[in-house]
Amino acid sequence: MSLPFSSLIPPKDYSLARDVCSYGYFLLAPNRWNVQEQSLSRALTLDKHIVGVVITQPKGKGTPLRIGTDRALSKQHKALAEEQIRRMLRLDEDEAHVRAFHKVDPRWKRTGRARLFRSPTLFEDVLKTVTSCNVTWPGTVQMNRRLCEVVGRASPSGLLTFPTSAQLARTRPETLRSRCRVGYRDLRIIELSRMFAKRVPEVRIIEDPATSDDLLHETLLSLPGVGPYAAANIMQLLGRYSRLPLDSESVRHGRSVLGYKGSSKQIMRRVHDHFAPFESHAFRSYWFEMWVHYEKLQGPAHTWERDTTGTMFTASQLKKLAEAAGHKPPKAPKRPAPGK
DNA sequence: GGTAGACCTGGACGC
DNA sequence: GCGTCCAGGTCTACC
Repeated sequence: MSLPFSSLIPPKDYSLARDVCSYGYFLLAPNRWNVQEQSLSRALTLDKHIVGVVITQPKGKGTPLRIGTDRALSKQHKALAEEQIRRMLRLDEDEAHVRAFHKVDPRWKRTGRARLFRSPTLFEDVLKTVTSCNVTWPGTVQMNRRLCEVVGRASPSGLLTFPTSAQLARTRPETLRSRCRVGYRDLRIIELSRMFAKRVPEVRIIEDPATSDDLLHETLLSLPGVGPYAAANIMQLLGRYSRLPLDSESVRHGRSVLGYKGSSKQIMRRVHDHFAPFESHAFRSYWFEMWVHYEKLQGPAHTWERDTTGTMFTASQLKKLAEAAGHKPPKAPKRPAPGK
């Protein structure tokens, strides 16, 4: 693709490969991580225009990001695209935030892990979270791929967008169920999409950075298809890291890596208590501990192909790999380092 | 407040 | 290749 391009200056410690391949959503359509080129591509919706983008960091960590596009953009559309890219890559999470996290949990200081990949819009993050509930990871991969193929739009070079709230709000439940294979989530997805398309008061509360964590959590729980796990996960996607989205993976991690014994409920409680001392940084400590474990089993995340390694995270696969590896994560400090 | 059962899809496994 | 079992979080009804 011959593309117009522009540059984006990231924070000095920013590494595209490390910071994109830091959370499972980089493996979900329409995102595509190109392992050979170490680039991220997808299409973005800018008002009613669609543009394909390819993001690279040719000179490595801390150097400018190169943003290639498959069509020329007006100044206004360029600003919209940049806003979405900044959100997706968490470029606004500056070095001071990163230092604060590393002070509380120094295990991640050497590698610089701190930023977690997310979507260009909150709506896409919410939908991706809902499509990850009550389904195994390959099911989530499939649902997102089909949502993009069936309801999303293509850019001039054929890259796909994630459907907008307005597009999904007017999609028939039968289409979502039979062609996108979302199952019983069909009506919940449409209702959520209508709420975002209309920007109902709940959505405005969720988007407001001034909303307290407690009100945010309560409001998220009122959304269709959003329970305790999804609410906590959407909170971390909004940069609120105090709550843990505890799920079956947390139990597996508690059992196989932290060595906890007992019922699922007891293990979830112990995992919660284990990370509670990290307070407003709890999720990142929890997540990177799990992510490092996955990388020990599957290799560095920046080498994962969406259609091969990226679909292998099933319970039985992880169990087999873990049994073969017998891995333990770096030891967590019992209490956060002082000076938070 | 706690719990049981339904909701769907697709992977795993046995035959 | 087919049938069956199971994993997965939310929601509702019920106690």
